[in-house]
Amino acid sequence: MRASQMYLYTLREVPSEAEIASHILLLRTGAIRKLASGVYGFMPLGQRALRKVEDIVRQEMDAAGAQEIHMSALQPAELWQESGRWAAYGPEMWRVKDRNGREFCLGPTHEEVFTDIVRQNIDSYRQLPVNLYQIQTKYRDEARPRFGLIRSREFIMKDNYSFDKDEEGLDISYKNMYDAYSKVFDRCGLNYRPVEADSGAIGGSGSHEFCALCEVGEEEIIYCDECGMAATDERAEFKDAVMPQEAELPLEKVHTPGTKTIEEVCDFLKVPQDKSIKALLFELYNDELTDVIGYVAAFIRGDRQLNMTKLVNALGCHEYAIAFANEGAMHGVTGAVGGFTGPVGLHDCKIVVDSELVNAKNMVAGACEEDHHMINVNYGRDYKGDIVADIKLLQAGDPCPVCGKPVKNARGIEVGQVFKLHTKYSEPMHLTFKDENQQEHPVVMGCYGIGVTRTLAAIVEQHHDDNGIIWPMSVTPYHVMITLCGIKDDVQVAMAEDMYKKLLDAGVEVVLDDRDERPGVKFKDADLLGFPIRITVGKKAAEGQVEYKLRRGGDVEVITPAEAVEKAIALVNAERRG
RNA sequence: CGGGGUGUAGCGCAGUUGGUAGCGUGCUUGGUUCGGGACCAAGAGGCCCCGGGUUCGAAUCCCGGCACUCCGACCA
Repeated sequence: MRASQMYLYTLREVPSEAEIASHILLLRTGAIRKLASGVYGFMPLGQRALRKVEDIVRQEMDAAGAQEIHMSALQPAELWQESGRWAAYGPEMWRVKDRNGREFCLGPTHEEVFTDIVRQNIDSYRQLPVNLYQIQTKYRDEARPRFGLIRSREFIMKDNYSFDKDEEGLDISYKNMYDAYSKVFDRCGLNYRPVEADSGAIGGSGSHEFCALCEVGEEEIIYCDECGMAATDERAEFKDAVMPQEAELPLEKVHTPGTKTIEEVCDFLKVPQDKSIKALLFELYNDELTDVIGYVAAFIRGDRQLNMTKLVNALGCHEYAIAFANEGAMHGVTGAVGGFTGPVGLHDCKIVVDSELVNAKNMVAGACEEDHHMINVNYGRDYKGDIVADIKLLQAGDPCPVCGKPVKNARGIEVGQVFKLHTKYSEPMHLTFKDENQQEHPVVMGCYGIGVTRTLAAIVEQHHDDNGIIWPMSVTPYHVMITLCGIKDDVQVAMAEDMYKKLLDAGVEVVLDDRDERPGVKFKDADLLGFPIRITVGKKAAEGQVEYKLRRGGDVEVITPAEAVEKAIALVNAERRG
């Protein structure tokens, strides 16, 4: 491609809307353009890079035995009503009506559609397993789109669904996809980590997220260098510490004026925060989210943080159905007092106690009375929980739940997730098969997603410097940039054109910068665009030489055009061989 | 959904006490340049987000929308 002919518009200045590197650079290189908040179009360079990521995904899915199909983004409401998610999905689902008033959604995901398609053909165990995938546009009306392609409202996702006759089959399919995902992200040049993830109400060890490690990531990861444990902060288990077994002292109410926070109470009473109990108050809503149907008080040790996901799982409620409480309203029903709520004396609400507190002796807790706390509070004797569960967040420095060594934390961008669905969709949607004995069983499903557009952003996020993008060879829009400095110098032109032709003939993707621009402009753009190989035709041309340089760094080599062509072809072919 | 911020030329921004708009960059033309975003000169380019109101007069003040954005909540 000749740069003079390209639909290529780079920006000198940083668009004010962009904050992070991938967003800034994708906009500045002209790879993407914004249409609306969280809605982007792909320009030629962006489209080419996107295609490369898709092709890697496609190759690895095919190699893993999945078959590609393509389903509509537009989905009838009936399917979602059947699975029960039409109501449950919430405001993130983009709902539309046709001219006759029939309801549809723009699919945020495709479990229902795939389940429906497969049930039309699958009757027998002989037809299983099946694994189907698509690379397709998804729609989620995010509350807050941000970071360009990382959290957008329209995005491209590879999603696939496995269908097996039993749990053993699912385990095999799951492992197969897990391995395929590792290959995909390896080939994309990402520094990533598979981590255990929350699998919500379905439970079990049924989900992993693939996180591209980087500071701007929205995912918090907890990991252990010692034993290899890695999980999202939502998922990470907390192995309760052994508490000192002291004798239970008599319960006592003390005056603690104006001490609303844990810090204030503990300072006032001169006790460490790990000897205090923190209360968190919530309202529970009905399915329509219109009315408060009850209250929840969650208690954790004063120095811990609540893990909302664990609390929701312990309660078995929908995440939308719980919210921080209006303390005034709650006080009338339960006796809770903001800043002074404790488990003793609380009534008419569900009490969830963190498992760690069961063996914690002589704790400080609110007295459910303004300006008062209780001391020497003990579980069993003074209060009990309706639910006792691990509801706290594992944080950096806490002991690893597997080996006990202090864990570390990191941030990442979730680029993929693998998930065991079991029979969550096959049962309500009647996707069944008959076994050898004519017995009917629900199909056992798994679902697997890769955020393709998000992966592209994550690659840029990990591969750039102050001057621009540094594309990995596997996904770069073009392999080589030939910078022709003097477009009116016959020697330079002939040399550049000859290399351009030879590289094209060898199947190398190359841009010849033949624009009528000063060399400085071309150098800046070459760095910004970030193709891996740079060949500069300039002042050394008279001596029959060009400059050969890799965008990622290293020395400039002054060599003949033939050598430069040879080196470029070798490097590109090395990448193609893997 | 709560709390901030911003909407002025393609992009980045200024615009004072209210008097019908400017800078940088990019674009066009001519000239001089030509290895890290050149210089000089001449141009083109505006529903000052939208709708009301106050005023002789509104980019500017007031009210109401909308959009974008940041922090948080939320995120199969």
